[in-house]
Amino acid sequence: MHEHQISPAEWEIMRVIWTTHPITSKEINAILKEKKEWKLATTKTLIGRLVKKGMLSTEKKGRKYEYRPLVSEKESIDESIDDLLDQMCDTKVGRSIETILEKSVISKSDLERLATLIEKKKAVAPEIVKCTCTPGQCSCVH
Amino acid sequence: MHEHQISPAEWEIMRVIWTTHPITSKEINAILKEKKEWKLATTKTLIGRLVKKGMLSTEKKGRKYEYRPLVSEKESIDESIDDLLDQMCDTKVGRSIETILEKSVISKSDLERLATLIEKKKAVAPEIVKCTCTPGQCSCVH
DNA sequence: TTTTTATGACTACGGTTGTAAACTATAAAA
DNA sequence: TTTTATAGTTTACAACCGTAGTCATAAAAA
Repeated sequence: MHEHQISPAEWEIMRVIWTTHPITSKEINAILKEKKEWKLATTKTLIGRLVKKGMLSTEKKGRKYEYRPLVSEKESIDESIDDLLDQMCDTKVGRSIETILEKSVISKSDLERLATLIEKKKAVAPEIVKCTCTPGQCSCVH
Repeated sequence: MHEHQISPAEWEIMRVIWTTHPITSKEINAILKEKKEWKLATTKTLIGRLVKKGMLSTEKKGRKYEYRPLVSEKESIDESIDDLLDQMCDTKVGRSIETILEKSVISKSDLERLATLIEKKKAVAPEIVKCTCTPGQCSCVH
């Protein structure tokens, strides 16, 4: 599991800060009002935990603090993706991508980039993906 | 968040049971010996929790119990994927798929199926994906 | 300067998770 | 039938999580 572990509730906070920074706790709470019925205290607790985890930097500005992200959104998303892929057999990844594709709306340009990438990968793709699971954790023949 | 919440440690157990069932706690533990240094008691605790969560069925067979999965692996993986996608802006999904593709080995046949699916999606794909985020949680212009 | 107020820090509390020892019931072996 | 090994259950406990009240302090207002 990754070190930079962000819980779902913390993730809500991070998304706000990734979008706008520097930002104060009050502003964060105001933005999240629409989505979560959190008391200001809750927002503060989550911010505090994120600071302790090294996800946010603080800078005192007069009476309030300004928060900034110390890890990028892309970085964090990629780690989530890694965690997801780690829990399934390598041979199932292709099928899973298909599932995602099916249930998502993807822009024309993204689809084009994906098509290009797939074309490129076809050249070196194996007939069968090698499974690296612990024997007994997938149905591949070892 | 989904009801069928499976923790990482529980996931290890489920993968064994999805692969082989019915199966006993001892057999599960033996299989996981290679990967996790769990005491038999740990395996039993996790099995117990999975039963309580309604993930496994039990059937007494002589002195031991046999476990069977009550949810399929695909179902569970799909829920994990949903949870992952739910925490990012819809406009970022394409890019994330690209990331997954880049870092994974995909078989020729899977790539082909993906290519076909992408071709099909291109026909109805929008120029720009509509963002449904809470304002302030992504950089899209609302 | 004193009072008000807003802000982060501390504390709390029930739930979940990872990890496991101790307990109990019971089938199988002696 | 008595013993024993084994299977599940109960209890444990620290860390993490969601949610939030309270407190101390410092800035702003009076």
